Amino acid sequence: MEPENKEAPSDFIRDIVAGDVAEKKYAHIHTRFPPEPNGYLHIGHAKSICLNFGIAREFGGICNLRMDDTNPAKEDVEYVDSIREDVNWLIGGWAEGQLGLKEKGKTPETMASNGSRDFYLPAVAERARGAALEPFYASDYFDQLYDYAEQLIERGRAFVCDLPPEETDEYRRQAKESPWRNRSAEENLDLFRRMKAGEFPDGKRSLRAKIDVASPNVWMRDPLLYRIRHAEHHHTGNRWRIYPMYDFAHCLSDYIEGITHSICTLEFEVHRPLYDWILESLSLPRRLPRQYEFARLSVSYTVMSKRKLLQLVEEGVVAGWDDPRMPTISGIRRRGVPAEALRAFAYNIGITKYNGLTDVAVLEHAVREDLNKRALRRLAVLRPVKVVLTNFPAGKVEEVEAVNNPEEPGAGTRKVPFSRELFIERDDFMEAAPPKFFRLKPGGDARLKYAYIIRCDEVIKGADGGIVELRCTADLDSRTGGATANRKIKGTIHWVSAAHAIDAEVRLYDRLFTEAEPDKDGRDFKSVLNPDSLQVVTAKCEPALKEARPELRYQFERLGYFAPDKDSGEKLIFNRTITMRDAWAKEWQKKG
RNA sequence: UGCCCGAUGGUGUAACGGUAGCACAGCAGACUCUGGAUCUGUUUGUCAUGGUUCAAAUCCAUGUCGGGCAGCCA
Repeated sequence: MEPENKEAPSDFIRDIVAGDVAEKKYAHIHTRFPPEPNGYLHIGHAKSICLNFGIAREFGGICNLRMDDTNPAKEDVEYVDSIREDVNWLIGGWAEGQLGLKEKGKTPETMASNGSRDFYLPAVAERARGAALEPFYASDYFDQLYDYAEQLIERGRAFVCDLPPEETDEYRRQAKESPWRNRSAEENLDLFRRMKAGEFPDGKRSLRAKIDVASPNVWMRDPLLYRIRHAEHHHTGNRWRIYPMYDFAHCLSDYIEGITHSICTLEFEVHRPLYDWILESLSLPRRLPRQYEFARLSVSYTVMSKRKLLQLVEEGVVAGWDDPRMPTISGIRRRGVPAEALRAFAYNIGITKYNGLTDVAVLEHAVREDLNKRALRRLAVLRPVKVVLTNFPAGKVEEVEAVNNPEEPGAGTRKVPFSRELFIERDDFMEAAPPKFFRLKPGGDARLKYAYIIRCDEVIKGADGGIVELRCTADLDSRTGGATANRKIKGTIHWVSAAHAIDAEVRLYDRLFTEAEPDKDGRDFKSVLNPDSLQVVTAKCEPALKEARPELRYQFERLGYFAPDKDSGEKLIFNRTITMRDAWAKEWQKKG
């Protein structure tokens, strides 16, 4: 049932790739995933990762991981590291073989292709033994990009512009040519070299493509190719005073790496003519990459922009980028969602050019479907109320047999201690119960999972009117396998032996926002934060949970799916990944 | 405002000129020692108006609505 075992997904981009394969247009299919290391990856990136690595996987190709790091002001190695970790996790056991990396420190080779000088940096095809590998970096191509820029100048396709930023904008808006547009190639070259040498301050000059200032597509109105930035770069240090713009760097980075299909999101659609123009203006000797665009992901009840996520982190609304409520890959992972489930989700939503809003229920379904199959069942009580079985001998301990996973008999069984004093869930008892309440109520029966049918005889209350304990009698013949075990009892509830229970901190997460579209119509997304997105309780757990392992997933029966938190140690900590579907809660809600 | 892109049930998608299908959500039922899972059934849809065609969700035109771009960000 792994999504990767279902028939390969189909969408308009895969159709294009399949067509190119049929025409034998390329020797190999080569995609890339090119995040800018200026923040943590989120579920939208997961969609892109699954698309790009999925295509590589389905067509026998490679997908390069590339840092699109051409803006020194915003980027940091912290983000580089997190991106590597998140990508490795998401493709782990699925598309590791497609991950394109390069030898550490390696930059493009100058070589001859079809008789012309060429720059090329191939991906390491197989995991080179012992060789240290790293992702690709656009900043590793700064020398080559600079070379290309000079070529453009020599061809009369680029010029150094002295207009300050505001005037550049104004000229472009008015479709006016820059007064510096017709400098000679010699002068442009001289000025560009001096820009590189650091002779001018930030913003003093820029390198611009000479295309068409009257173009209806503003990106063709002599766009900037290089800007001056006296700034330290996380990867190239202080080597550069000029940095290429996205449009110049991206298409050429794709070319240098031999990318065949450069897949990005819809907002770059209007950049495509520029992408092609730059590549076609350089008489490059190898086949050119092509850009294709798809709709970015939006999910209900969350926000996706890096700016907003950064704000949540910086203002302490959440505990960090990997807070389990965050839509970041690291947050989703910490929450306990398996990579397979996230991939299944990405598969389910499809790839189109329509900007829709995906219901978070689709994600939740993918998570439940996965966890239902893998999670080990355990008994835990989140909000305990004490039950005393008046006809069960004090001091007597029985062991009942509990199945670890009804979906997978091979997971076996375990023993759970049972005794006179138990904890049950507060929600599983009601004094004034409505007709369809199938759990414990005064004078009513309920089955204790794996153990006895009990009847509630008496409710003991404290001075404040709160319930202190429930005094019940057990049908001593009704234990699983016993004489009256098959009595029809509508409600089965979970429990923990009070004397044997171990405590665990359990973090109950809910959606971060109360509105499906937190930032709808320019609304301040922080005004619709869900105040109850995190509740922490101390749960009473069956002893087997003492050995909970971080890589395993657990179902606390009838409550939901839980995963040990990374901070869990001597003190047990669980994150609730997701609740069970709850038909009763829905019924109850309808009544108001 | 200009340019670009899009529009199929509540939501996300498929149908590539020939029976509008799938998933999620919803509803109803069966089963159940998890009100879970599983199983069965089921409500709801081609933005509008013209045109081409034997035949249009699909092609064309116009309109409407929605999204994107107009950073020396990516």
